[in-house]
Amino acid sequence: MKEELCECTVIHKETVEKVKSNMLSDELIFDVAELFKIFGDSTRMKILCALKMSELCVCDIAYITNSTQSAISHQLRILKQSKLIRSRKEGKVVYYSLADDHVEKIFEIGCEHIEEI
Amino acid sequence: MKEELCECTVIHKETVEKVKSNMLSDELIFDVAELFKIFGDSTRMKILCALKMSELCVCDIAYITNSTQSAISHQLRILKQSKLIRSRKEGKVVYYSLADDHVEKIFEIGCEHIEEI
DNA sequence: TTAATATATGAACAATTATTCATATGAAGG
DNA sequence: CCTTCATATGAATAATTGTTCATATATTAA
Repeated sequence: MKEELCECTVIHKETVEKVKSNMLSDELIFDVAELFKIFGDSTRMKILCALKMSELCVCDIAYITNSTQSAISHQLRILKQSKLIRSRKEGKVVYYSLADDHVEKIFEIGCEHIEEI
Repeated sequence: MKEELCECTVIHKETVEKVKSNMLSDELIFDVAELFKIFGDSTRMKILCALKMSELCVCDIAYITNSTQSAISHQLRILKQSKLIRSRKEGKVVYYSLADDHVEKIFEIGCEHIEEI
């Protein structure tokens, strides 16, 4: 990220070296941050909240979330690319649903945290 | 969010009304999205990852995360405002640590999800 | 084939945000 | 008091991103 380090003295050498050597890889941290980024948008959270209850088509989701078909379609694409939802086509209609229980779990742990504050 | 609704026919009236009436409040969804937004940045995730192991001062964190003092200081402020970390001052040095177990839990569930994909 | 409907998508725009740079604050020691 | 060091912060910049608008694709029905 930076080639030049902070000019501060590293104050706690032992602790710092121990922590540094036990840090998760940049790749993993990046991927996890990207995952949470997906959850970090109200529109997408509304979509997930709705899909938690039922499989729904694009048009249903747009209505439920008070959003436009286009905006929802864009967000559904992002959610699908992130493998948080999956889709099923039936004629003209595309039905979306949550990809797995993990998604629900992350959603709920977020709610819990907010409610406990 | 929008005053004008999607022009699509709502295809599944019953399901849609049921889901709509059981949606979490916009406020809660907004707050949860804001929470995940905080986790949705690599620098902040690195900070949390480091603090998960030990209480650390700004300078330590900057070194561990290969970032600058200023960048870290800005991000620490955001994390603190979100009540994900807390601080303790000792002379010139400010020590930061995770605010509670929930933070750790959210962090870990994110990692689990990534590792399982 | 043509019209209608559900969904997808590209480009443009506006808004948000992370980092950098310069500088301010605040505490400790001389 | 003055200097040094750790941290904080304001402004500017660059990059990312969500929505909108217009339009394309694809499927069904007439």
